[in-house]
Amino acid sequence: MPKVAALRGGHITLAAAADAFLATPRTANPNTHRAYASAIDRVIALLGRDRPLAEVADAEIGAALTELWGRCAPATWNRNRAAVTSWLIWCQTKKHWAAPSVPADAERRKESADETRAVAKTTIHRLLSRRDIPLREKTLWRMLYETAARATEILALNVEDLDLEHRRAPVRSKGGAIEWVYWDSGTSHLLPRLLRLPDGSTRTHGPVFLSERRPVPARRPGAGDICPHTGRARLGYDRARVLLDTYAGLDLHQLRHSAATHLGEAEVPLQLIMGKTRHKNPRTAMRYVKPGPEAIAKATEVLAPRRRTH
DNA sequence: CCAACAGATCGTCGTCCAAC
DNA sequence: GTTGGACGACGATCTGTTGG
Repeated sequence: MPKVAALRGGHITLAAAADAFLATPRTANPNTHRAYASAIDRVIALLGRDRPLAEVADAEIGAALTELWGRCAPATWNRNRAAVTSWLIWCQTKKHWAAPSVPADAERRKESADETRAVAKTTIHRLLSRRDIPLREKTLWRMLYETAARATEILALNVEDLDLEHRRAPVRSKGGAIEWVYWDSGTSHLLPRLLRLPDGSTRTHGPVFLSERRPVPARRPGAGDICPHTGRARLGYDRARVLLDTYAGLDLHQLRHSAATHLGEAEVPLQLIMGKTRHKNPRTAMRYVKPGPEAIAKATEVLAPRRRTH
Protein backbone atom coordinates (compact mmCIF):
# COMPACT_ATOMS: atom_id res chain seq x y z
CA MET A 1 0.00 0.00 0.00
CA PRO A 2 1.44 3.43 -0.92
CA LYS A 3 2.37 5.63 2.00
CA VAL A 4 0.04 8.44 0.94
CA ALA A 5 -2.95 6.16 0.87
CA ALA A 6 -2.10 4.77 4.29
CA LEU A 7 -1.88 8.29 5.67
CA ARG A 8 -5.23 9.24 4.21
CA GLY A 9 -6.76 6.17 5.78
CA GLY A 10 -5.23 7.00 9.12
CA HIS A 11 -7.61 9.86 9.67
CA ILE A 12 -10.77 8.06 8.79
CA THR A 13 -12.85 6.75 11.65
CA LEU A 14 -14.91 3.62 11.38
CA ALA A 15 -18.09 5.68 11.48
CA ALA A 16 -16.89 7.96 8.70
CA ALA A 17 -15.85 5.04 6.55
CA ALA A 18 -19.20 3.37 7.07
CA ASP A 19 -21.08 6.56 6.29
CA ALA A 20 -19.09 7.07 3.12
CA PHE A 21 -19.75 3.52 2.01
CA LEU A 22 -23.46 3.64 2.78
CA ALA A 23 -23.87 7.04 1.15
CA THR A 24 -22.65 5.61 -2.13
CA PRO A 25 -25.65 4.27 -3.99
CA ARG A 26 -25.12 0.57 -4.63
CA THR A 27 -28.53 -0.68 -5.52
CA ALA A 28 -31.94 0.83 -5.92
CA ASN A 29 -33.39 -1.49 -3.34
CA PRO A 30 -33.84 0.03 0.11
CA ASN A 31 -33.85 -3.41 1.73
CA THR A 32 -30.33 -4.04 0.60
CA HIS A 33 -29.15 -0.72 1.92
CA ARG A 34 -30.88 -1.42 5.19
CA ALA A 35 -29.28 -4.85 5.45
CA TYR A 36 -25.81 -3.46 4.74
CA ALA A 37 -26.29 -0.58 7.14
CA SER A 38 -27.49 -2.85 9.91
CA ALA A 39 -24.58 -5.28 9.62
CA ILE A 40 -21.88 -2.64 9.33
CA ASP A 41 -23.38 -0.51 12.06
CA ARG A 42 -23.37 -3.35 14.55
CA VAL A 43 -19.75 -4.14 13.79
CA ILE A 44 -18.51 -0.59 14.19
CA ALA A 45 -20.57 -0.14 17.35
CA LEU A 46 -18.75 -3.11 18.81
CA LEU A 47 -15.30 -1.99 17.71
CA GLY A 48 -15.79 1.69 18.54
CA ARG A 49 -17.19 4.15 16.05
CA ASP A 50 -14.51 6.80 16.58
CA ARG A 51 -11.52 4.53 16.16
CA PRO A 52 -9.37 5.11 13.09
CA LEU A 53 -10.07 2.59 10.41
CA ALA A 54 -6.38 1.96 9.84
CA GLU A 55 -5.80 0.86 13.43
CA VAL A 56 -8.29 -1.96 13.44
CA ALA A 57 -6.68 -5.37 13.05
CA ASP A 58 -8.05 -8.14 10.89
CA ALA A 59 -8.47 -10.33 13.96
CA GLU A 60 -10.74 -7.73 15.57
CA ILE A 61 -13.03 -7.82 12.56
CA GLY A 62 -13.14 -11.59 12.83
CA ALA A 63 -13.84 -11.43 16.56
CA ALA A 64 -16.64 -8.93 16.05
CA LEU A 65 -18.28 -11.06 13.38
CA THR A 66 -18.02 -14.10 15.62
CA GLU A 67 -19.48 -12.32 18.62
CA LEU A 68 -22.38 -10.84 16.66
CA TRP A 69 -23.35 -13.70 14.38
CA GLY A 70 -21.17 -16.65 15.26
CA ARG A 71 -24.11 -18.59 16.57
CA CYS A 72 -26.62 -17.61 13.90
CA ALA A 73 -27.60 -19.80 10.98
CA PRO A 74 -24.98 -20.03 8.22
CA ALA A 75 -27.11 -17.98 5.83
CA THR A 76 -27.22 -15.12 8.32
CA TRP A 77 -23.51 -15.37 9.09
CA ASN A 78 -22.65 -15.34 5.40
CA ARG A 79 -24.94 -12.47 4.60
CA ASN A 80 -23.58 -10.18 7.32
CA ARG A 81 -20.04 -11.28 6.70
CA ALA A 82 -20.53 -10.43 3.03
CA ALA A 83 -21.75 -6.93 3.91
CA VAL A 84 -18.68 -6.24 6.05
CA THR A 85 -16.35 -7.74 3.45
CA SER A 86 -17.89 -5.62 0.75
CA TRP A 87 -17.47 -2.50 2.86
CA LEU A 88 -13.81 -3.15 3.74
CA ILE A 89 -12.84 -4.05 0.20
CA TRP A 90 -14.53 -0.88 -1.00
CA CYS A 91 -12.43 1.11 1.49
CA GLN A 92 -9.24 -0.55 0.26
CA THR A 93 -9.77 -0.57 -3.47
CA LYS A 94 -12.06 2.35 -4.23
CA LYS A 95 -10.81 4.78 -1.59
CA HIS A 96 -7.28 3.44 -1.10
CA TRP A 97 -7.66 3.74 2.63
CA ALA A 98 -5.65 1.54 4.96
CA ALA A 99 -8.32 -0.80 6.17
CA PRO A 100 -8.45 -4.24 7.77
CA SER A 101 -9.78 -7.29 5.97
CA VAL A 102 -12.10 -10.02 7.04
CA PRO A 103 -9.60 -12.61 8.30
CA ALA A 104 -9.27 -16.00 6.70
CA ASP A 105 -10.50 -17.80 9.80
CA ALA A 106 -13.83 -15.98 9.60
CA GLU A 107 -14.60 -17.92 6.49
CA ARG A 108 -17.87 -18.37 4.71
CA ARG A 109 -19.93 -21.20 6.11
CA LYS A 110 -21.69 -23.91 4.27
CA GLU A 111 -25.41 -23.35 4.07
CA SER A 112 -26.54 -26.87 4.73
CA ALA A 113 -29.70 -27.80 2.94
CA ASP A 114 -30.86 -30.54 5.24
CA GLU A 115 -33.14 -28.78 7.70
CA THR A 116 -36.51 -28.35 6.03
CA ARG A 117 -38.76 -28.55 9.06
CA ALA A 118 -41.27 -30.60 7.16
CA VAL A 119 -43.76 -32.37 9.39
CA ALA A 120 -45.16 -35.85 8.98
CA LYS A 121 -48.07 -36.51 6.69
CA THR A 122 -50.11 -37.86 9.59
CA THR A 123 -49.56 -34.64 11.53
CA ILE A 124 -50.90 -32.57 8.64
CA HIS A 125 -53.87 -34.85 8.13
CA ARG A 126 -54.71 -34.86 11.82
CA LEU A 127 -54.57 -31.07 11.89
CA LEU A 128 -56.76 -30.68 8.82
CA SER A 129 -59.41 -33.03 10.18
CA ARG A 130 -59.68 -31.41 13.58
CA ARG A 131 -63.18 -30.23 14.40
CA ASP A 132 -62.28 -27.25 16.53
CA ILE A 133 -60.68 -25.34 13.65
CA PRO A 134 -62.76 -22.50 12.20
CA LEU A 135 -63.74 -22.74 8.53
CA ARG A 136 -61.46 -19.94 7.41
CA GLU A 137 -58.34 -21.42 8.98
CA LYS A 138 -59.23 -24.92 7.86
CA THR A 139 -59.67 -23.77 4.28
CA LEU A 140 -56.49 -21.71 4.28
CA TRP A 141 -54.30 -24.43 5.72
CA ARG A 142 -55.72 -27.12 3.46
CA MET A 143 -55.29 -24.86 0.47
CA LEU A 144 -51.70 -24.06 1.43
CA TYR A 145 -50.91 -27.75 1.77
CA GLU A 146 -52.69 -28.88 -1.39
CA THR A 147 -51.32 -26.07 -3.56
CA ALA A 148 -47.85 -26.10 -1.94
CA ALA A 149 -47.97 -22.36 -2.56
CA ARG A 150 -46.41 -19.60 -0.54
CA ALA A 151 -48.74 -18.16 2.08
CA THR A 152 -48.52 -14.65 0.66
CA GLU A 153 -49.64 -15.94 -2.72
CA ILE A 154 -52.72 -17.65 -1.34
CA LEU A 155 -53.64 -14.76 0.94
CA ALA A 156 -53.39 -12.42 -2.06
CA LEU A 157 -56.05 -14.36 -3.99
CA ASN A 158 -59.34 -12.74 -4.83
CA VAL A 159 -62.64 -14.54 -5.31
CA GLU A 160 -62.68 -13.61 -8.97
CA ASP A 161 -59.27 -15.29 -9.41
CA LEU A 162 -60.53 -18.70 -8.36
CA ASP A 163 -61.22 -21.21 -11.07
CA LEU A 164 -63.42 -23.41 -8.90
CA GLU A 165 -64.36 -25.72 -11.74
CA HIS A 166 -60.79 -26.61 -12.61
CA ARG A 167 -59.59 -26.31 -9.01
CA ARG A 168 -56.89 -23.83 -9.80
CA ALA A 169 -55.97 -20.16 -9.46
CA PRO A 170 -53.38 -17.91 -11.05
CA VAL A 171 -50.68 -16.39 -8.92
CA ARG A 172 -48.44 -13.67 -10.16
CA SER A 173 -44.73 -14.40 -9.96
CA LYS A 174 -42.03 -11.78 -9.63
CA GLY A 175 -41.49 -11.26 -13.35
CA GLY A 176 -45.19 -10.68 -13.77
CA ALA A 177 -45.70 -14.08 -15.36
CA ILE A 178 -48.81 -16.00 -14.46
CA GLU A 179 -48.32 -19.34 -12.73
CA TRP A 180 -51.08 -21.68 -11.69
CA VAL A 181 -51.59 -23.35 -8.37
CA TYR A 182 -53.83 -26.40 -8.08
CA TRP A 183 -55.83 -27.82 -5.21
CA ASP A 184 -57.73 -31.00 -4.58
CA SER A 185 -61.17 -32.08 -3.43
CA GLY A 186 -60.57 -31.13 0.21
CA THR A 187 -60.12 -27.45 -0.59
CA SER A 188 -62.72 -27.72 -3.30
CA HIS A 189 -65.39 -28.66 -0.76
CA LEU A 190 -64.43 -25.98 1.71
CA LEU A 191 -64.16 -22.99 -0.65
CA PRO A 192 -67.87 -22.63 -1.48
CA ARG A 193 -68.67 -22.67 2.23
CA LEU A 194 -66.05 -20.03 2.90
CA LEU A 195 -67.45 -17.79 0.17
CA ARG A 196 -71.04 -18.06 1.39
CA LEU A 197 -72.56 -14.96 2.97
CA PRO A 198 -74.95 -15.09 5.92
CA ASP A 199 -77.91 -14.45 3.61
CA GLY A 200 -77.07 -17.52 1.56
CA SER A 201 -75.58 -15.73 -1.42
CA THR A 202 -71.97 -16.09 -2.47
CA ARG A 203 -69.14 -13.60 -2.52
CA THR A 204 -68.10 -12.88 -6.09
CA HIS A 205 -65.31 -10.34 -5.66
CA GLY A 206 -62.66 -9.24 -3.23
CA PRO A 207 -60.21 -11.08 -1.00
CA VAL A 208 -60.88 -14.78 -0.46
CA PHE A 209 -59.58 -14.81 3.11
CA LEU A 210 -60.94 -12.04 5.30
CA SER A 211 -60.13 -10.79 8.77
CA GLU A 212 -62.82 -11.22 11.39
CA ARG A 213 -63.03 -7.63 12.40
CA ARG A 214 -63.81 -4.54 10.47
CA PRO A 215 -60.67 -2.61 9.63
CA VAL A 216 -60.05 0.20 12.08
CA PRO A 217 -60.22 3.66 10.50
CA ALA A 218 -56.62 4.47 11.34
CA ARG A 219 -55.34 1.43 9.47
CA ARG A 220 -57.75 1.15 6.65
CA PRO A 221 -56.18 -0.85 3.83
CA GLY A 222 -56.42 -0.07 0.14
CA ALA A 223 -59.69 -0.62 -1.72
CA GLY A 224 -58.35 -3.79 -3.32
CA ASP A 225 -57.91 -5.36 0.10
CA ILE A 226 -61.45 -4.74 1.27
CA CYS A 227 -64.29 -7.15 0.66
CA PRO A 228 -67.05 -5.35 -1.30
CA HIS A 229 -69.66 -7.60 0.33
CA THR A 230 -68.72 -7.39 3.99
CA GLY A 231 -66.34 -4.45 4.31
CA ARG A 232 -63.81 -6.73 5.98
CA ALA A 233 -60.12 -6.42 5.20
CA ARG A 234 -57.97 -9.09 3.64
CA LEU A 235 -56.47 -11.51 6.15
CA GLY A 236 -52.85 -10.55 6.60
CA TYR A 237 -49.83 -12.79 6.66
CA ASP A 238 -49.04 -12.04 10.24
CA ARG A 239 -52.48 -12.80 11.60
CA ALA A 240 -52.55 -16.02 9.60
CA ARG A 241 -49.18 -16.96 11.04
CA VAL A 242 -50.32 -16.39 14.61
CA LEU A 243 -53.41 -18.52 14.08
CA LEU A 244 -51.51 -21.51 12.73
CA ASP A 245 -48.97 -21.16 15.50
CA THR A 246 -51.69 -20.99 18.14
CA TYR A 247 -53.64 -24.00 16.94
CA ALA A 248 -50.84 -26.21 15.70
CA GLY A 249 -47.49 -24.72 16.64
CA LEU A 250 -46.52 -24.66 12.98
CA ASP A 251 -45.26 -22.02 10.56
CA LEU A 252 -47.15 -21.22 7.38
CA HIS A 253 -44.12 -22.17 5.34
CA GLN A 254 -44.07 -25.64 6.85
CA LEU A 255 -47.26 -26.51 5.00
CA ARG A 256 -45.57 -25.77 1.68
CA HIS A 257 -42.38 -27.55 2.65
CA SER A 258 -44.28 -30.54 3.98
CA ALA A 259 -46.27 -30.83 0.76
CA ALA A 260 -43.06 -30.92 -1.28
CA THR A 261 -41.51 -33.46 1.08
CA HIS A 262 -44.57 -35.71 0.97
CA LEU A 263 -44.57 -35.61 -2.82
CA GLY A 264 -40.93 -36.66 -2.73
CA GLU A 265 -41.71 -39.48 -0.33
CA ALA A 266 -44.37 -40.66 -2.75
CA GLU A 267 -41.62 -40.86 -5.39
CA VAL A 268 -43.07 -38.11 -7.51
CA PRO A 269 -40.31 -37.06 -9.95
CA LEU A 270 -38.32 -33.97 -9.08
CA GLN A 271 -39.41 -32.20 -12.27
CA LEU A 272 -43.04 -32.60 -11.24
CA ILE A 273 -42.37 -31.37 -7.73
CA MET A 274 -40.63 -28.36 -9.18
CA GLY A 275 -43.68 -27.72 -11.30
CA LYS A 276 -45.88 -27.93 -8.25
CA THR A 277 -43.78 -25.75 -5.99
CA ARG A 278 -42.79 -23.50 -8.90
CA HIS A 279 -39.18 -23.59 -7.86
CA LYS A 280 -36.98 -22.44 -10.73
CA ASN A 281 -33.83 -24.07 -9.45
CA PRO A 282 -33.69 -27.85 -8.95
CA ARG A 283 -31.36 -27.36 -6.01
CA THR A 284 -34.07 -25.50 -4.17
CA ALA A 285 -36.67 -28.15 -4.79
CA MET A 286 -34.22 -30.89 -3.88
CA ARG A 287 -34.00 -29.55 -0.36
CA TYR A 288 -37.42 -30.95 0.29
CA VAL A 289 -37.06 -34.24 -1.47
CA LYS A 290 -35.41 -36.71 0.83
CA PRO A 291 -35.99 -40.31 -0.18
CA GLY A 292 -36.62 -42.45 2.86
CA PRO A 293 -34.95 -45.81 3.59
CA GLU A 294 -37.84 -47.69 1.99
CA ALA A 295 -37.54 -45.82 -1.29
CA ILE A 296 -33.79 -46.40 -1.36
CA ALA A 297 -34.25 -50.09 -0.63
CA LYS A 298 -36.75 -50.32 -3.44
CA ALA A 299 -34.43 -48.56 -5.86
CA THR A 300 -31.69 -51.00 -4.91
CA GLU A 301 -33.79 -53.86 -6.23
CA VAL A 302 -33.47 -52.44 -9.72
CA LEU A 303 -29.75 -53.14 -9.64
CA ALA A 304 -30.10 -56.77 -8.65
CA PRO A 305 -29.63 -59.28 -11.47
CA ARG A 306 -32.74 -61.15 -12.40
CA ARG A 307 -32.88 -64.60 -10.91
CA ARG A 308 -33.36 -67.25 -13.50
CA THR A 309 -35.06 -70.49 -12.77
CA HIS A 310 -33.67 -73.33 -14.84
C1' DC B 1 -66.16 3.85 32.79
C1' DC B 2 -62.41 0.75 33.25
C1' DA B 3 -59.54 -3.23 32.75
C1' DA B 4 -58.74 -7.32 30.49
C1' DC B 5 -58.60 -9.36 26.31
C1' DA B 6 -57.66 -10.52 21.56
C1' DG B 7 -57.26 -9.29 16.76
C1' DA B 8 -54.39 -6.51 13.87
C1' DT B 9 -50.30 -4.12 12.70
C1' DC B 10 -45.58 -2.32 13.16
C1' DG B 11 -40.49 -2.36 13.54
C1' DT B 12 -36.62 -4.79 13.03
C1' DC B 13 -33.86 -8.51 12.21
C1' DG B 14 -33.18 -13.23 10.05
C1' DT B 15 -33.68 -16.37 6.14
C1' DC B 16 -34.74 -17.75 1.44
C1' DC B 17 -33.68 -18.27 -3.22
C1' DA B 18 -32.66 -17.43 -8.06
C1' DA B 19 -29.63 -14.75 -11.10
C1' DC B 20 -25.01 -14.38 -11.77
C1' DG C 1 -20.18 -21.02 -5.22
C1' DT C 2 -21.56 -15.98 -4.35
C1' DT C 3 -24.48 -12.24 -4.04
C1' DG C 4 -28.18 -9.12 -3.10
C1' DG C 5 -33.08 -8.36 -3.49
C1' DA C 6 -37.34 -10.29 -1.72
C1' DC C 7 -39.71 -12.15 1.78
C1' DG C 8 -40.60 -14.31 6.43
C1' DA C 9 -40.38 -14.38 11.63
C1' DC C 10 -41.35 -12.53 15.92
C1' DG C 11 -41.73 -9.52 19.89
C1' DA C 12 -43.75 -5.04 20.78
C1' DT C 13 -47.46 -2.18 20.30
C1' DC C 14 -51.85 -0.35 18.81
C1' DT C 15 -56.92 -0.53 18.69
C1' DG C 16 -61.64 -2.02 19.25
C1' DT C 17 -64.66 -5.18 22.03
C1' DT C 18 -66.46 -7.22 26.01
C1' DG C 19 -67.82 -8.01 30.70
C1' DG C 20 -68.18 -6.16 35.12
